[in-house]
Amino acid sequence: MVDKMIPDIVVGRLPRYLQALEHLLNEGIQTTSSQELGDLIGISAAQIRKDLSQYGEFGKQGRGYSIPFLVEQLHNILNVNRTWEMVLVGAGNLGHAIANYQGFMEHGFHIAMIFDNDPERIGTLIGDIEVQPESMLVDLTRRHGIKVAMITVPASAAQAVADELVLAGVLAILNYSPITLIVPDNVNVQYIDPIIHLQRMTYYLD
Amino acid sequence: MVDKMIPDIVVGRLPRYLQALEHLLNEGIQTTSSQELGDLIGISAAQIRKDLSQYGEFGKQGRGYSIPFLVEQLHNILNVNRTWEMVLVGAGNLGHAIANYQGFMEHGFHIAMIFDNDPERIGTLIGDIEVQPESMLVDLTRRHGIKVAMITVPASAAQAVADELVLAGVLAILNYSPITLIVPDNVNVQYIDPIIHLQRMTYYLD
DNA sequence: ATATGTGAAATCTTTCACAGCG
DNA sequence: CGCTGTGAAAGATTTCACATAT
Repeated sequence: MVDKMIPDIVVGRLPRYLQALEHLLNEGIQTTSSQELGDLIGISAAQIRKDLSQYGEFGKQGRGYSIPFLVEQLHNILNVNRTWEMVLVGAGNLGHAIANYQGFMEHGFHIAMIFDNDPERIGTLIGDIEVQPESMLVDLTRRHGIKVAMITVPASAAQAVADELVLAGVLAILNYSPITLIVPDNVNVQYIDPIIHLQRMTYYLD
Repeated sequence: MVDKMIPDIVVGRLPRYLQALEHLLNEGIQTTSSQELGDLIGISAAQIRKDLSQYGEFGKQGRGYSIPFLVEQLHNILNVNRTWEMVLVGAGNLGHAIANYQGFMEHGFHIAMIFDNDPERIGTLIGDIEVQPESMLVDLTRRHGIKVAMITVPASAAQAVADELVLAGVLAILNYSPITLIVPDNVNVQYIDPIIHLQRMTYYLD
């Protein structure tokens, strides 16, 4: 059932299903239906069933889905049944906030190293991690086999950082800086930019 | 040409066009083509032309687009040819980082007020803004006619905050907390959740 | 009685390809 | 000649609706 080229748009919804299912589980709920889950996240029941059916038959007719089982399956599908080591580049305000966010650990993402090129910041501690000079990024990242990175440097520095990350073998980049990064085809980039989201909403305001 | 129910998926690309165009303008470039712009952000030239043509004829055949003119048009379309006052709810680590981010001001978004319900934080200054008690959120937000809000409180508090914002007349919410918010149809919500993005990428890693 | 999984239909989105203008 | 704007075609995605299993 798997790997018959499942569209990325489907993949993009799976983490949202997982998030909602984990939320239900936290409330002690053990079973749900595509209808209930859909109401919770604003997606049609048919779409949820269709999406999940790409990967297997996880439900029981007449009864719905076992949440613990479905959560486990989604962990497997999304490759988050393990810990992912990450590097964080940029130890400014945003970098600090991200480094201190507990949610990463709770979901199996661990910040292993933090880099910056500001001498004032190098050597300082964020939590229990020492900020390292950016000159060591490529070497250390490659030596640790790290595949996931987050960029929180200013826009003017972001492409150079991305180039170094690619050189170091990183394959997934979460980019908080407000520019489009140019990377090879085998490297995945996701963007977080509040301005983009705000403008998408102001469009609909008088 | 406008308002023939243009799909939201088109609206969602407009801010990215604007971002790239402003970037070109910063480099002193005055003219571009759908091809060049598309190469820059990884979108086909045909799609860019089609998207823009929903709103008017902004280009010149044989010559391409005047960047200053197109930027101005996109500002009008996205309603960002003005300043939007915003409220920020949640003065923790992330709230601080966001409150200090210069990018908002540069794009016409201004944080007018910050709220929190932690007595330790109330009364403290973030930049030049004093953190106010959440009990005053509805009243102050409504009195100032503020329509845009950002939520950076823990997931457990986010829905209650959203309810208050709706009560206060807010119509656009940028939600940094990792839950789906339930709001009336006329209220727009956008989500920023790094875990969702990371899981979407780990899917593609071995 | 209830809710899944799924072909088929409907809808939406993107790409093609070219007339037409500068 | 180059590049836009745009109908038409192709392709992708979502919804429908129902056979099927508990």
